[in-house]
Amino acid sequence: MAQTKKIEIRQAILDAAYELFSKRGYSDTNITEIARAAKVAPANLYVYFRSKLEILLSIYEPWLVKRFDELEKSLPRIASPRQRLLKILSTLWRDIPAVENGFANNWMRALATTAAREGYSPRLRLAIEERLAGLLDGCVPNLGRAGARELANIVLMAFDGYALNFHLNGGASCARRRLTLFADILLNGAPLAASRRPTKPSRRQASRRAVERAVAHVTG
Amino acid sequence: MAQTKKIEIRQAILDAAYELFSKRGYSDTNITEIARAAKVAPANLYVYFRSKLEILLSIYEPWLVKRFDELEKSLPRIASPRQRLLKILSTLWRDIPAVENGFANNWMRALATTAAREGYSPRLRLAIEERLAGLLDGCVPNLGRAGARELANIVLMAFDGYALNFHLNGGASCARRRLTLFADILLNGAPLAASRRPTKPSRRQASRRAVERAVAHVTG
DNA sequence: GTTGATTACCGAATAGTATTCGGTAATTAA
DNA sequence: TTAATTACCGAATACTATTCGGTAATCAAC
Repeated sequence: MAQTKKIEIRQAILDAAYELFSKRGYSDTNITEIARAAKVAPANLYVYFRSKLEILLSIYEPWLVKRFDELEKSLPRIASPRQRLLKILSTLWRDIPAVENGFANNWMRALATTAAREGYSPRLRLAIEERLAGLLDGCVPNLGRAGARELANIVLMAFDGYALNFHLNGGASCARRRLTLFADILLNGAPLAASRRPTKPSRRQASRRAVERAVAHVTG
Repeated sequence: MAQTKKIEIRQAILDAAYELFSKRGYSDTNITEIARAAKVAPANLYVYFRSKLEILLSIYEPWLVKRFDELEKSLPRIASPRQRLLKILSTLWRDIPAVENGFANNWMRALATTAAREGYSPRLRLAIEERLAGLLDGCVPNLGRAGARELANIVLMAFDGYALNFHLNGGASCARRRLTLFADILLNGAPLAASRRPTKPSRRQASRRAVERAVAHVTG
């Protein structure tokens, strides 16, 4: 009974926006530029999306979910729980904040500036947190679902921090030794002796830990 | 040889800005409002400060440093390392993000929007990180200075996350049990059994841990 | 005091933004 | 073919941080 919205146009807008956001960043890209790149009039963007923020969200959400899918899929191939944990941490704190010229940063930007005034729901964040909790549960022993959820929240907050600060550090991401240190702390607690603990615990240490754990499990 | 800037005016600007930023937030406060509240012309703000961001920084920096001073001063009065660690974490992840109607959030906002284009230096962040490393070094055993520094970085990133998300969660701050869980993990590693570990470890557990540690120290 | 230079101070302009308005025309169902 | 709907667009709107040009307060030197 009337003209209908065209998916090609919607997609053209998203593609243009994605390219520009990646290259110049969210706040240095204006609606006119997106419209020009998508070959439509600026006003027409508002037929397809309610706001600039909604355009970003429409890009960011599937983008982030895809990153998580890839992470999730890669984990079963890693036998060692420690290596799995490292994979999770390095993906969240190192890879994702840095990839695509710090694309995740755009989301932090948008969140910070416009999210408060409505239109934003924590749905995406909560879903991601839930998934992350599942992944952590598979690496860090005896957390329990509730504990995994708490830890996931903390890890995600740090992720926001790394994404937010990506450009401020001149594109620096989380250092490798920081990741290994943290992973080992998560698994084993504070180091026994700073100067002695290698990045990867020796077999003797590891087995002693395992014995402790087993004994504790029985006696505890 | 000429008229000089007046500290009263500078202070009036800062006071006005502080009040407005706290009440309405950084991006919902405009220069005209600040000027009106400070009883000067908008253009005159630019005699005293280079930009709106610089006004915020001039408020935020001493504000944050003061919070850290208070935290630092309170720690020696706490005997238990675990309680000290909890104090640090709850201050950073719970109190500071929530205080003054989420004032720290303004800084995240400003960072996200304008910091990239120069004028920003990581000086403040690095200084804070250094201090935090010192505090953590006093709670978490055997970290070493370098390790403490890495951990401090992570904790600060999560702080940014909590501050950034403060308003999005409807003013929620980091839950108490999340703090205790994380503190215990930092000190002892992954829980022995999720359902059994109390928030505060029993004396028997604690002493067993202590023995383990002592033995490890000798044999390790 | 008086003078002369400096610069705080201000009203009005500027440049830039996301978003909306009003009209036109393409599309679709009948 | 018609009639209703609505995608689409050019031009306006409302809002912003920041700057411009002029005025006058202030201070040092004499």
